[in-house]
Amino acid sequence: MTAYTGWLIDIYAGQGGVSLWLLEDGGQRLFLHMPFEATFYAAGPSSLLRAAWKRLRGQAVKLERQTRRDLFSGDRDTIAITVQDPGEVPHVFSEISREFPSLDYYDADVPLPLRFYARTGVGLLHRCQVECEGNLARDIHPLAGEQDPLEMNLPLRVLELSPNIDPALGEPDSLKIKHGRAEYSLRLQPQRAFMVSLKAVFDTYDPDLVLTDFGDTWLLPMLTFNPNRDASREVLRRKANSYFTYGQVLFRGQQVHLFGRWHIDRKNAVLFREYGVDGVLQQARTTGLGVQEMARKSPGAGITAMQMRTALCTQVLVPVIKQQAESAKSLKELVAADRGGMIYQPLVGVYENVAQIDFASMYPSIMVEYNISPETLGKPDAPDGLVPQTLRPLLEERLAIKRQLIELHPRDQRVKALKARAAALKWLLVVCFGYLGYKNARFGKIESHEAVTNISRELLLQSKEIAEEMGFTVLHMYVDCLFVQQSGYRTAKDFTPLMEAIVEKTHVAIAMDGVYRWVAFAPSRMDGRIPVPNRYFGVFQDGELKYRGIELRRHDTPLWVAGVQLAMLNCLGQANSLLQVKQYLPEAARILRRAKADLRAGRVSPDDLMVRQRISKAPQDYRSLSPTARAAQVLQQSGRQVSPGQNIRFVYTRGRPGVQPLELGPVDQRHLDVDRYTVLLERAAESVLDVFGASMTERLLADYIQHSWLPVLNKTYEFSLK
DNA sequence: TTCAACCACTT
DNA sequence: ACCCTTGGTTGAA
Repeated sequence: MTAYTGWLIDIYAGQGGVSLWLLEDGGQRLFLHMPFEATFYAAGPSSLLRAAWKRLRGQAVKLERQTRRDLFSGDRDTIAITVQDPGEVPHVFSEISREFPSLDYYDADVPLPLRFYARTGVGLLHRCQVECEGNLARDIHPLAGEQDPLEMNLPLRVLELSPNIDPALGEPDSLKIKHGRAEYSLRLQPQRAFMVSLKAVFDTYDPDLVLTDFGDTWLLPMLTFNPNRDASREVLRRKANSYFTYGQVLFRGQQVHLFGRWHIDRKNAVLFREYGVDGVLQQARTTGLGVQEMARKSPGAGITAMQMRTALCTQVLVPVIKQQAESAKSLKELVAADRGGMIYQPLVGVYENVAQIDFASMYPSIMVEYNISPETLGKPDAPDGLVPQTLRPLLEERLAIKRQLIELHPRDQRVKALKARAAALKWLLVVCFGYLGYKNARFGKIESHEAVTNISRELLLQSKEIAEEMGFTVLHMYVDCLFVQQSGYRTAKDFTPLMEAIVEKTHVAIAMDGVYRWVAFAPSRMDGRIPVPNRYFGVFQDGELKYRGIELRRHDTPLWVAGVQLAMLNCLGQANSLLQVKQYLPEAARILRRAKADLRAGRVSPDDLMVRQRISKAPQDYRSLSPTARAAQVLQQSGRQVSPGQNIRFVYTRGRPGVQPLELGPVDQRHLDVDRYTVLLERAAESVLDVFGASMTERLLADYIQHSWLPVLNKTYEFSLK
């Protein structure tokens, strides 16, 4: 018997058990096998259960009567169906559920790594010790307390592969390869030579992580060799699909998963830009889902996995489908209950020395602090519910990372990874709240969702009262933050007593986002007097800009428009006070004017004018043809596959059809719809400038007009000054 | 010119 | 496999 320590990097079903890959501390990549059974449950009327039992008897399963706990309905009599080969669970389950559809099934679709964790205490990306005989793992257990749980410094061998151009836009002719310090290109032609060379890279470098651009959709499907580390396996392919999440349709290209090593396609990974490899690894470990799964799934899937794991570890059954329906409510009750977060109407205008105070992870903190969980509703003395149990360690880990970040020097090498990991955890926290109210969540109930928003509004109102008692003016509140001001208060320190008072009252952690030198709450474009709660921008004392809701934040704004808007903001951001802003307004106007001249003179690259928008349906299903829908139709007519959820990239052109998809070749400068882009730019400029026109005092306005810069402004802006 | 339907995005 | 709303565009009256 030999004992090894290391990181568990892969688990999947193998013959009569599981296959494990251990990144062993001596540097070996150990391939181990371990016997491992999987159990799922069926419950329902005893006559049906007896029939199911009869049907299953004689198959290669173990059957047992067991009483087990359902989160909502309590103890249930079940048949426990145990399968020797965990890979067989889906088959056995689909067969029996087809024959007995009215039974309730539990634990049947729990991902294998979660079962493994519940049984052994060892999860993916955990440190562990394995006792082996040859490649047979006899025992595995976690290595706790041996090292800081915050550390996630796996000594991974990473192989990066990316084509020289986007395969959707043209035919790549070379592949850029990076591993360790080596960096070079391989020509794709002749194909045979290319495959031989690439295979040699896999063989000699033996990567743990293959990080690609377009690997799912382009590179891996065309390989003529097996890129797996477990050579007995074929790669796992998943078809492309469109799915609905975040209130929108998303498109995910086909996927290629590997065995024994990971493949992540940066271009086919959810939120990858947000937190990178470090974030994906963090989420994979925190949720217990595999790295390759987590990289391609939304945080919602991660939250589901975490809740499943909590359930498994606390002997609660995991229902296969959601069984909770939203209880019937009168319209009046519904209106009262489901009001979402607190939204306050700020006064349109610009303000100085304003502090923005945020509740840290407000909704999750409320869930934990007030024990909000679908099964604890209306039970004030209930023990910790499933959702708070799931969330508490998540909150704590994020807090620990945050604390470590504060201690580190900003240029410390570890900072980047820690920030990415904190961001990755934040996404899980955010989504967990949404999941409480999600109609298909296994452990959700809309009423618990509403309880959270009710409490959040209450907390904000309490904070407002406290602030006002202390002499502050509350300018704005939005879901989990408030903007406060008091004359003579201008440093973060000045607001400390207020923050302490709020924490004492609410028991929810808050953080100072910063004190603005000045901040502007922008008006609605439809009606200049009406504010939009989440349209604001300003500059903090340290010179950093913050902006929300304006064109810059939208991903369908052309780069050029966003760039000019940012330049204007940067310009205004140099002002230390509102009075100074007025000195910078002429320069901002000049930036706008120059940009428009650049456009007319053809000095703006069509690439920077590209609009990228997601379509939510197939091109032919549109009743009203938006520019994006038109571009999608053009693409489809040229024979390209266009699916709902896919991003469409195009530029506005003159005449019909008014758009040109990027995929259809380079854009002729002369065809660009200059007027349309001018309007887009003017609107973005207005977003930034209007608020100053609307809110400056009469005296300041008169002052502006006296200065001769006004004529350089465009018509729209002159108009808005009036 | 007005208005309703439609559509994508944000937090 | 996440809740909802708002701003902007289109196209018909």
